[in-house]
Amino acid sequence: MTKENVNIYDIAKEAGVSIATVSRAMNNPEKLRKETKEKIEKAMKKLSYTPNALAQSLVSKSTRTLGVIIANINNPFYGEMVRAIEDRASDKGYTILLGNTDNKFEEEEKYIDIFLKKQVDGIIFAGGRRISEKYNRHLIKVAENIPVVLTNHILQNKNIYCVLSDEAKGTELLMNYLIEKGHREIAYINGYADSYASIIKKENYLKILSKNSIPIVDELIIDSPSDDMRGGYRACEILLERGKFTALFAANDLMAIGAIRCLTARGYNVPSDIAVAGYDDIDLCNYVSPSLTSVTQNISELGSIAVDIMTDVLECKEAGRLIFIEPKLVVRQSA
Amino acid sequence: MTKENVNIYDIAKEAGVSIATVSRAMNNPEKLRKETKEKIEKAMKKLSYTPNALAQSLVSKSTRTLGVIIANINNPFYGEMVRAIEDRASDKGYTILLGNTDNKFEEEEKYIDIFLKKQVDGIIFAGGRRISEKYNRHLIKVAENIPVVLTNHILQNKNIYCVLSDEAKGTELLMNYLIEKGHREIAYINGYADSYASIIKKENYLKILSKNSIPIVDELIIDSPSDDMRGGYRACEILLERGKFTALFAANDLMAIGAIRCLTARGYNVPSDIAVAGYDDIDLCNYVSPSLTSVTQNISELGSIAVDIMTDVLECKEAGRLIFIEPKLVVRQSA
DNA sequence: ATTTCTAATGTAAGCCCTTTCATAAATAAT
DNA sequence: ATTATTTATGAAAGGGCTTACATTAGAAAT
Repeated sequence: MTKENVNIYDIAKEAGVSIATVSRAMNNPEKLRKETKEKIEKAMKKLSYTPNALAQSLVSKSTRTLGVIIANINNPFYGEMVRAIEDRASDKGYTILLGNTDNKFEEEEKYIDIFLKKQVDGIIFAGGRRISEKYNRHLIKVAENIPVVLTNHILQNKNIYCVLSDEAKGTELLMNYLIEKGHREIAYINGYADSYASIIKKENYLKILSKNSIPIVDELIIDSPSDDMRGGYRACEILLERGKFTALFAANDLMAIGAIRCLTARGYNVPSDIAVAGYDDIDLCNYVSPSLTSVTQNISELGSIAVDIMTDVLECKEAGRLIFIEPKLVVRQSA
Repeated sequence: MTKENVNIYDIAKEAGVSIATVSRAMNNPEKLRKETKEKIEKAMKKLSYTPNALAQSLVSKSTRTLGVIIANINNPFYGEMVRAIEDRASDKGYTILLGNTDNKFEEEEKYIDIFLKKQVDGIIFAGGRRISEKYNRHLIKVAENIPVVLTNHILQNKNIYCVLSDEAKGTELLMNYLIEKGHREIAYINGYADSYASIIKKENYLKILSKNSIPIVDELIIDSPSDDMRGGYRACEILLERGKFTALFAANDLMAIGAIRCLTARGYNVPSDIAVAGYDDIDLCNYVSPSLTSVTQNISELGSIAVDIMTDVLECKEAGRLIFIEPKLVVRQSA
């Protein structure tokens, strides 16, 4: 753009060697005589040479770039996840290409095409996805070309690998805790009804109630209009109109925080009037007031493992196709 | 990796034309006869061809990729910023390569090298930076090669463009508001002491106090150990030990939220005992309790404008070198 | 039908590297 | 010193694309 770029020929000329030798100086320095290597290094420094990764990748067939597709980076859950992914990837010499989809089909499709064009080595789909043929087709399409890693989602297929927290167990942990605390009217705010995470949680919410012979009250179960604070706030409003409850379980922390806000705005005390618990254990749980009881997904671990799997696959090492992470209950003030 | 890639030669063969014609079908379709175009499109579909962006970029000298360097994506301020950047970039056909530096010099250097190698078309340094020769050298180095856009930071130099909120004015707005409300003992939690944003804010905090003939109490001014909630919490603890105050101004929302948490934990009521205000107006301000009075930076606007400037420069259009955004006071419950 | 001009297509060079294979230089062995 | 062996370097092809220039086909003009 601004400066005419110096390339490998310029270095070769300056150092008085062939371009092959310059290339070796970068990739197999041990194959060169010390003095030639030094000549080349001096030339590189003098002309401030930066190798062109496009050309390198074109021949090496590897870009050391990973695509990351998420719903929305501006959501603490995904923020933590992407941060973890980026950190680990960077440690291993990979760079991250980012795409926000807002869970929109067309956006996802667009990013997949772009990433494939740009020859990423693999794509990580980070965070809950819809369960549908349509969405799965995306994953399978990508997996025909490059490895795919999913976090918080299951799809068994060639070239697709999954890491996820055991949400059935996590839900069980949390529900048992609430019930032990004496709650029998436990409302539930569900996330997107067709996401894997939501389905599992709802299933286990119902299961634990039954196990404890607690009647299931349909009015206390609601699908949130959106899986964020706003959605949680609104869902809670509706629940309050519908019936009475002493505890509230939201499928993610953001919705739980929204619900708390709704409750305090209406004069309820959390937890003495109504206990509230979330899920995911995002950082924010520690900083809202009251601090939020939640179940940890170990978001960072999930992210790092996703990268580890990806790089293992890329380096043709063994990699688990389906890895579960143990969830843990984190009791704070809200419940 | 998994599938042997089909290239432009395969398409040319399948369609019975030359590769130049295939290339034209993608880039200048209007130059082809309708039927040839159709033949080629059919071939592309049949073989499910994806052009190789590496090769394209190698010749076109443009990757349609922007590097974004930030401190930490897992921080709502940067999260919102990056989201805005990504959105606008995506609308304009650019993809984002992401790098978290945690404000570390070496990390920043590393990402700059990687981005330059990968031939990004430009780099956006999003969010406050340290003011120092050392850090500025980074920016200038990059700007020698490709355009640089800074948000919330000023550096006048060739090929460097800045967008920022007028923080002097924002601080004035806020301080005047607090003083009007009758506060005369206003504590101040500063961010990183050597960042542009911090310097301006502190300067204006002092200025407004003087203007209103309010004595400056050194004990009520503190540099936060870190510019997040934890830092704000800790800074507030120290302030409470040091002296009395009826209002607290933190240089960013996260620190303000940490401070509120510290105050409520110690039994103070916010705002009746101590009023608290932050800066930046991140989404979260609406969802903490009490909701946080702040000054909006219009983070999203900042991000979009950063991209607009970048693309204008890349397309050789006129672009402002220094753009200020008007801040606005957003009064909520905390002050 | 022949020539002229335009539009469509092809040929080949070039973008910047890596890597195989061949060659030259240095070292070891005789 | 001479040959065999190892090591360091160079020449050239190839990776997948774009584009300037050359060529051919088709339309318009005579």
